Order: sequence, then C-alpha cells, then structure tokens
Amino acid sequence: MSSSSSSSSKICMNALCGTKSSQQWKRGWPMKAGGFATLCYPCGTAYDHVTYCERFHLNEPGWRECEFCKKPVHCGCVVSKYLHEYLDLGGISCIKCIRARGTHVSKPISNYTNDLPNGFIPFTGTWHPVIGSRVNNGATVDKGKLTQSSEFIDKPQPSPSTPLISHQFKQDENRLSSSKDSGMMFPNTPSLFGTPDNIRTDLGFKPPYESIPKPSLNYSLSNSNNTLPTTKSFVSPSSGAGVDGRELDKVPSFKQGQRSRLTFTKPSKPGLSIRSPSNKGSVDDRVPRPPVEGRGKSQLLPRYWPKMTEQELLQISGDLKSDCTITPLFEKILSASDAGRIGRLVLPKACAEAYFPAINNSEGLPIRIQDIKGKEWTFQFRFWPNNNSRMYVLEGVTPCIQNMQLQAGDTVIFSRLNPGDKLVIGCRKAAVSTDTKEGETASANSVAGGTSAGNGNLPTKNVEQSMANGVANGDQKPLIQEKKKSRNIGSKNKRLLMHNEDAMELKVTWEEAHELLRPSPNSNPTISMIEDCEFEEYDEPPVFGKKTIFTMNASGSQEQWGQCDNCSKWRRLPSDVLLPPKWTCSDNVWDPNRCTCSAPDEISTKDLERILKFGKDPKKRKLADNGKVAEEQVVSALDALATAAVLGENIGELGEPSLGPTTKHPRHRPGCTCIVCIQPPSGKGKHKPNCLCNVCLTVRRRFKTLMLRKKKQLSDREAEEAQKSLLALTNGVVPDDNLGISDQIEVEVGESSSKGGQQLDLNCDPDKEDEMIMVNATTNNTSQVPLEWQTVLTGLVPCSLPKSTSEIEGQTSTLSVAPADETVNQMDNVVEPKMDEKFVDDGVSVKQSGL
DNA sequence: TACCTGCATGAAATA
DNA sequence: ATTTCATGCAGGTAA
Repeated sequence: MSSSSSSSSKICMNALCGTKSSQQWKRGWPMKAGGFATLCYPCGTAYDHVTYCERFHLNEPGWRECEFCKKPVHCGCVVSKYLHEYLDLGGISCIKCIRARGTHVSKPISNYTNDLPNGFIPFTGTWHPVIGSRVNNGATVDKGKLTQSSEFIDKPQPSPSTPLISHQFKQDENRLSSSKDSGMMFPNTPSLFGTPDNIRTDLGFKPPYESIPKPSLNYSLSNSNNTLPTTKSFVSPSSGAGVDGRELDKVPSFKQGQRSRLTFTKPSKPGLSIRSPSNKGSVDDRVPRPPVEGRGKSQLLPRYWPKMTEQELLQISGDLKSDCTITPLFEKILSASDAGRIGRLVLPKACAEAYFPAINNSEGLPIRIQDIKGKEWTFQFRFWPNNNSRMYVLEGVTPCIQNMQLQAGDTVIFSRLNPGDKLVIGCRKAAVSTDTKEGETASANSVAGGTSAGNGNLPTKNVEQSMANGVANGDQKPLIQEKKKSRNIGSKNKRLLMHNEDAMELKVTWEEAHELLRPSPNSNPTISMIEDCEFEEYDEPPVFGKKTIFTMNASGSQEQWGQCDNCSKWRRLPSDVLLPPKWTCSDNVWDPNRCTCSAPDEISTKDLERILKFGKDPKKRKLADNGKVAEEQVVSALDALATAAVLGENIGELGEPSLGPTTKHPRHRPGCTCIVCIQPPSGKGKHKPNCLCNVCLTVRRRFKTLMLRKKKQLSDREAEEAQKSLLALTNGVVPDDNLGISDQIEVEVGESSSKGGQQLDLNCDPDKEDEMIMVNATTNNTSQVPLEWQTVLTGLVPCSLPKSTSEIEGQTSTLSVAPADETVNQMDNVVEPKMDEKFVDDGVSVKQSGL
C-alpha cells in the first residue's frame, strides 16, 4: 500500500470516516474504475491488518459463519472480497480454514489471480516479515517475528496505531532519509553486501528496516515441517503484519514512503495459493511479485518483478542449502545485447539502484554473484552517464550467460540469498509457443545467434537446468504476456534483423501496395483541393483487399473479377465488393453457380489473357522496357482515350476489356459518390461511353481537338525541331507551339529546385518517383507532371509509362477530365478549349493553353 | 583487423 | 514531456 503525506484534497473513502486530513494516506481496496481507494491512516491500517470489517462493518449485514471454524466472516463488502471463499457445497469458509485444510476452493486459482489487482500476490505460505529467518509454516518462531497463526483473523484486532509504531515509523523514515543522503547502501533492506549482523536481534525489537514487513516475499527454503503443498514462506507485501492479528501492535506498518506504488498491501488471500501438487508451478503460479523494498526512490516496474513459481523456488531450494532464505529481487529478459558477445548486461536502473551497491564513479565495483549451482561469478557493476541519468550495466557476464546457456529472450532472475546476503542469479528459459508473439522471440533469439530452447523442447539437460534454475513447464502464457509488456525483445522491431529473402518478400512496390489498398468500408472521404488536385481524406486507414480486375461489359457497366486462391479460376463479382486478402470460390456468394472450385470458368482463356494483360503487375510494367514499348503504350493509351472520348465507343464491345477507372485509382470504386467520381467522365467510367449529355459531348469534342492537333503536330514536326526543343528544354525554356507564344515552361526537378526554375536534368531517371517536373505556365497555374508526360506533351521522346500523381506524391488525385478553374456545372457552357485545359490522365494534370 | 570501451541516439515506455 | 534502455558506433587498443 502506498501512502503519501497529508493532502487536503484527499478524503478517506471509508464512509464511516470521511476525514479529509490524515498524517498519512494509505491505499485501500482496488476500485473498479482503476486505482485504489484512499484511506486515512487509521482506516488504512485497519484495512492492512484485516480488521477493517470488524471495526467498521460490525453492525452491517453480511456476516456469515465459516463452515469450519464457525467464526464470523463478513461477506458483503469490497474489503472482505478476498477474505472468504464460497464453498462448492454451499456456505463459506474463511481463508484461514481453507488454507489450514488444504481445501481447494471451487474457483480456479487462475481466476482468482485474475481478480487480484496487478501484482497482487497470493499468499502461499507463512507470513514472515523477517528476512533471513527460517520459518516453518504454521509455527511461531522468534518473538517479535510474525508468523502464521492459528487464530488468524479469528479475532478482531485493535487498532495498530500505537505510539510505538508511530515512533518507530518516524525513526525509520529519518534513518532512511539520512541514509540516502550519505549514500548508504540499502538503508531499508538488509544489504546484499554485508548488512551488519550486530544490528540484528532476536529480541522483539529489531532495527527498523528489519521490523518492517517487507513488501515482497521471502522464500524460506526450509520445508521439513510444512503441512501444505508449498514449502515456501512468502512475506506478503506489507500484509504480513496484518495477517497475524496477534502481533499487530508490535509491528510497525510498512514503510509506506518507500514502497513502490505498484506494490499492493492488501491482505493476500492465503487460500488462493493452496493448490494441489498438480498445480505446482503451473501457469497460474507465475504471478509477478513485487520485490523487496530497495533503497532507491525509483519505482520498480512490474515487468521486473520476479515471477517465480513455487515450483521454481522448490527447485532452487533443492540446489541451495536448505537452511537459507532466498528473496527474488527482480528479473530481466535478456536482450540481444545482453546475451551477445559483448558481455554487458544492462540492468534496469531502478533495480540496480535498489539492490546493488551504490556507486559513485562510473568504473563501479566488482560484484560477486552466485548462480544457483553455487558457482560464483564476478561481474563489474558500473554505470554510464546517460542523458543526465545513469545506465547501469553488469560487465563480464558472457561466461555466466553461456554457462547457463542463455540467449536473448531468456530471463535472468536476481535474488538475494540469506544468510549471507548473497546475490544469486538464476534464469528461466524463454518458452517456445506458436503464436505470433513468439516470432518475435524467435527472431530475437536468432538475432542473438542461437536457437532458443523452450521449455517444451528443451533437451533433457536443458530441462534439468531450466528446472533447476527455476523453470516450470507450462508457463507460456505468462511469458507471452510478459513479452507483450516487455520491450527488450521483439518490441524494438526496428532493429530486428531480416534475412535477405524475407526482405525481398517485403519488397512491394508502391504500385503493388496501392492496388491492394481499399478505403475503409466504413469511412467516407473528405475531398479537398490541393494544387488543382483533389485529394480524398479518410478518417480511417485503408485496408488491404484482394487484388481484383475491373472490366467493362458490353453494356458499359463495370465488372469485377476475382481469382480464387485455391483453383485460380476467375470469378465475376459485383463491381462494388471488396474481397478479403484470402478469397476462394466458396466465398463467392454472388454467384451460386460458381461458388465451388469445381465450377467451370466463366471467362475464356483468351479473355482472361486480355484481362491479365491489362491488370498485370505494375511492377512488371515498370520493369519493362521503358523505351519504345513505353512510348507505344503511352501513345496507345492516349489514342485509346481520345478515341473513346471522341467516338464514344464501347471498348468492351471492341473486345478490349477496359480497365475501369478504379484500376488506376483503387480508392474510387464504382458507386462512389465523392466529388471526384461524380465529375464528368474521363472517357471511361461514370458516364456511359455513349452518353450524350453536354458534359460528355464537350469532353469528347475537346479530346478530339486535342488529339487531332497533337497528331498533326507530331507528324509535322521535323526532327531538328525536336532537337531544338530538346535544347530549349535543357535551358529551361521551351518554345513549344502548344503553349503559345507567351507560354513558357519552367522545368524543375526535385523539391530543392522548386524555387529557381532549375534546368531539367535530362539524366534524371524517370523511374525515380521522387523526381518530378513542375510545369509552370505563365498563367501561374502550376500542375505537376512527371517527366515522361512532359516529354510526351512537348514532343520529346517519352521515357516510360506515365506515372500517376499518386506515384509522385503518394497522393491520390482526380481521375476526371475537367476544365481548370471550372466546376462541373460550368463545363456545360464551355464550347471550345480556349482557356487552360486540364488534361488529366491517371491523375496527372497538365495545364496548357493555346492547344 | 578484431575487439573493447564509452557515449550517443532514439524508440518505447512511463509520468 | 520525460525517462528508460537497447543498440549503434566512433575511437582506442590489442592481436
């Protein structure tokens, strides 16, 4: 339980108290909305000591009788939630009886642990606040030490707020602060490196830090007298004092100010941890346990809390001397760096400052750490200055890591062994599982240069070692959860290595990716105009869909074709459906006759080839010869476009399956009502090819004029004129007839040259998508056009297929053909293209005048 | 050339 | 916004 200084803004959440002032605030029960109830010191202490209900709910309903000990147990409040169990056969049992009888509660342990607040430690053994003392479960040991009592919670306890406690508490606080100032090591915990034994006493009074119930658990390795399945003695985080009501007055409350605020002092639930032997070391056991209090101010993050199962502790106890206590301090999943040959293990700062000796110079100190086989290793504990902070490392860990056969992803566990205050390093192998997350671990392991031996696949030797070091089978679930939380393995995927072939797999071109992108089906685009280009903005990110092909049938309506992943047959689909990435004939709910792979093809091979020809991989198109072929394709596409516009021919009728407009701009789908799609057609799409509306007639007329002029110019232009044009273009001025006398084209390449009208670099690679040309007419209307388009329009040799504006800018632009500076409606009044026209194809706009 | 050392960087986590 | 920490990397040193 955490506490803080008195604050006027707080109010005790005990309804019967409600005080707004307290010398110290304590944390109470977990609340549904998160966080914990705030209690004043007396109420909080009562809560800590499990006397809350006796003190405040005595006259309230909800008291029942334990089926076993017949003692009254409160059942009707949030405080008592964890202090009783409902029995399978009815009735309730206090946790003491459950524990004493070894009765497994009806509710699965895992469920209970899930119910518990994060980090809440199920009590599994003897409450024992004294580190380093041997405690047998159920037995009372040294005077002044808290042990499990048979009268546990049988009797309501008086308030623990005695002067002695307060005094001692003060003492402790003062000592702590002074220790901190002096750089004293481990002021509130027995030092790992030689806590003077002379300050210990077996009498009732102990040095403050020893009298304080440690927030973590102690694992008494004595097990001879245990009557319960577990052999460990855990000291609950701060709740030890409260569990044994008899000793409450003698034990000061836990040093609140130094507690990690993430540790919990709520009395744990002894019954929860009582489990059958079969449950030992199960997944449910691996509950993060807040470690003992370190000296540092830093809060220990839960990911560093030791997550040792009793089984693991049993194993450790088997390897170590039986008459000792091991206290898990923290653990860390090894990163690739940690497990690498460099031999440096980065220590979490909070852990290093809490459990390792204070160091003032970066050279640090040599530290001896014993592995669980008793072998002693010497590491250099040091730090590096880092961002006005420190980065703590253990150097020279490679031999130890190798000895334990650890790899990235495995976990090292630092514990304290008493007596002797020795540091112990244990380990836990990473589990091998099959879910996605494990790929990360696997990757991490391969980054580390080895294979990870999971629990399930460990060779016998490894299994033995793992078990000896605290590995329990079946802990995949916690490990996975841990990995989700942890960031040292897998989370830094930016640095994950990738095999070359994997990288090649991911080498998807922009075009390929773009063709697969679909707008989120639930989002409507917002259209905005930027530089005469219309952009669709979606609130939701695009989704990937299966690549399909659009054609136009004889009636001029669009059709969509999708290929089955199983039989590779093409199936006709409604034009407005979006296929998932994986799609088979069985998913063809639109055509009952072709909803199985055995159904014949609907389309002939010849037609299929045509479809594939038009819908072929844009990468292949791009990789194709960008010389003549590209030129021919460009001209052909232009001609086809003009032809379609002028003649209103139905391409489908001519046997040439048309690529619907959506093949160029997949974000526009048939039926789309965005401002782009409702604009006049570009010859294919929105309006039928034989549409006779004014808009379509105007467009056809314009294209007819355009193409006729263009053909005429191309044929009339002499080769030397072309050369002249080329030269002029090189100088940045193009005396192009198409542009009129006063028109000039400023050719700019690249972003950096946008200001100065820099000359066109004719060596620029047209395939470089980041190179673009700004065609600037004197009208100050600026459009962007790729180099190859520019060359086409100026009569130069086209370099390659036209690129879409999206290709250039990564944006989508309009598909439509519309006069610049005119709305759709205004188009109807346009008779001749005397003004600037916006010639659009594939999202590329070129403003020209005098055509 | 390989390895070591110490610091810098920046993504991710946390406050 | 700040802190943590995994890892890159430059410079130094040893082989």
